[in-house]
Amino acid sequence: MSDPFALEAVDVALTPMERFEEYLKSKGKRITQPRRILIEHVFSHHEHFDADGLIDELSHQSKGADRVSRPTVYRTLNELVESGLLRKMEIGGRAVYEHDYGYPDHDHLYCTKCQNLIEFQSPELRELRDNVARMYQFRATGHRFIVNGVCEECQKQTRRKKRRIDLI
Amino acid sequence: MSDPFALEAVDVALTPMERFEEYLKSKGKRITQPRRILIEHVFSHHEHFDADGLIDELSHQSKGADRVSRPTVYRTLNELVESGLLRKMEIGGRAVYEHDYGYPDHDHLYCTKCQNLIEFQSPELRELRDNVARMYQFRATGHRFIVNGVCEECQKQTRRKKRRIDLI
DNA sequence: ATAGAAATAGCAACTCAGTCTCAATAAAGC
DNA sequence: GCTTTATTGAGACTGAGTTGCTATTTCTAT
Repeated sequence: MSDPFALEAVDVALTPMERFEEYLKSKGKRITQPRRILIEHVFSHHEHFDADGLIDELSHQSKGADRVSRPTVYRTLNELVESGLLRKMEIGGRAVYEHDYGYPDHDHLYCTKCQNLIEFQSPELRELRDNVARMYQFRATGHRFIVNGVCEECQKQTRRKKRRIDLI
Repeated sequence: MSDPFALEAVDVALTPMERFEEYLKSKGKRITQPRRILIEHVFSHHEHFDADGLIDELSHQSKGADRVSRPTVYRTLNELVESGLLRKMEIGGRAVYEHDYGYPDHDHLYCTKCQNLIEFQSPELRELRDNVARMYQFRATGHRFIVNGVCEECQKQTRRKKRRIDLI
């Protein structure tokens, strides 16, 4: 394992597909081909993603049996969020999704240069949140904590550029 | 003072209008009537607000000399954010603004029932943020922390409703 | 297996926040 | 005051996301 900070997956009894089927049944919804395709696709990678990427891969490029239309991509994403399989967050006015099911709670560092999201865990944050909530008699159900800044990689690049300029 | 948690304003040398004029001059921009109207309006209240409200008050309702068009509202809001007078945040896919100049750093509790934003200050949060950033060699420039949940008021209402139902 | 009821997919049209173009207007400097 | 140049406002446009509608698919009960 190369990344010492990488988050460990949480053990879960059911596969995402199975969990989704359970959710659908509980809501009287149907296990359809497009829903299957989408969830399969989404849980085959582990990166953050947005609706646009899915639409491109599943709606524009794809032709034939594994095609999913734009509205269905959006509709299914909402269902996946509702079922607790995905987590949705807004960054710069656009929705970004990540796996929630089988993945531990975490927050993000957002690099404004390369747009990358770095995950981190902080039990103290949760504690702090609950303390503040208690103080205000607020019943906290969740939170969104995003630290903006510049990641290590991008800092290096900026410094290199600066040095180059200095030489002129 | 009725609210024991209300945030104190920070003393500042210049009025928002003066600070904005300084910013405009530094950018070779002009101090125009619409910009004056907008900033005057924005800093006469202290609540959180969105572009839509301003457009309604300054563009739709208002007729005559104190009218500001939709594009100008958006353009000026961006300038006010850039100049550090306003702070912008995204909640539920829409932009919400609040005073930044002359106002202390703080974060928010967001009531998903009544949509109200409750402000709070937490020096520890800032510390925690900087610690995490250091751990990842990340140069933090800011953050957004929003705790979702239900505020005290809305909890009372829910309980009341429940009790009423119990009686049937 | 199969028919029938009900949910769903896909299409196209729509909404909504925000942006852009461009001609007309208003600041700023002289 | 006059000229230069930024800015305004009107309306068209964009892009993300949603909706109405009909044809299709899934499910359920035979």
